Amino acid sequence: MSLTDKPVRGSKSGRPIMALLDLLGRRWTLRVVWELRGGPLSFRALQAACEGMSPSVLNQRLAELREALIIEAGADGYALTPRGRELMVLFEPIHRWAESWARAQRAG
Amino acid sequence: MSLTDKPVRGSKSGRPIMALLDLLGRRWTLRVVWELRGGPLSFRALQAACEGMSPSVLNQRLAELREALIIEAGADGYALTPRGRELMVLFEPIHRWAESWARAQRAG
DNA sequence: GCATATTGCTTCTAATTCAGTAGCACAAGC
DNA sequence: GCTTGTGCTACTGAATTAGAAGCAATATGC
Repeated sequence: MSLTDKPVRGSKSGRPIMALLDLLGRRWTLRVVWELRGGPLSFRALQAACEGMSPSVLNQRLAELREALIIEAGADGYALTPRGRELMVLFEPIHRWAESWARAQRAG
Repeated sequence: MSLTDKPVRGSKSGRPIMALLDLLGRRWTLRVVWELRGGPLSFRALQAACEGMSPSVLNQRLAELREALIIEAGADGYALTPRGRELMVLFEPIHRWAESWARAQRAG
């Protein structure tokens, strides 16, 4: 499987953001990338970090994210690429947003 | 259905970011919120904007996002809440990231 | 050398989720 | 009353995910 064989859903528009929203809008994808923000993790460590997600789906997500050049496989397991780290930096404000969002929900 | 009846996947940890990553990691969710960034849209307009996504799933996503206080239903259709708009502002850098990401993929 | 453990991953079936079509109930316009 | 548009539900089949089991390859201990 490659991105040319099986284009990311929504990428027909040619708008990169659509391809990205689609890629990240698959179950566990955001979570997997998030768990790698602290450093490389082995397949099984990653699976455990994601609260025991099934290995078949994990393997699928890893393949998709590697093709997207967001993560890569190295000697010490899977790690974010420089580009992937850039993306995770952009998620930090969202992390903070989520904190106040949770407070509002408890209040609401 | 409510967030207390059926907690967001991954929210067991009590970490808001997990609940958020899980909520947004459902098919079409990110896309729906993204399409609302320009202003309110009716149910059918939203469906069309999402390239004809099925009404059953759209309705489900709208319910989830309303419970999450990210969108709300008004006189002129569905719209982002102030909080939802805040979130979309945080996605703008990600939008820009996606542009250079797409260029890298075409080059790669 | 040989058993043991660990790792990355595959395979399979069942359950859940999503896609796609059809159409209902309601409201406004005419 | 009839048409048009809207939000939404109901249903069936297709795709995706969950969950368990286990295999091949590499490391580790003895």
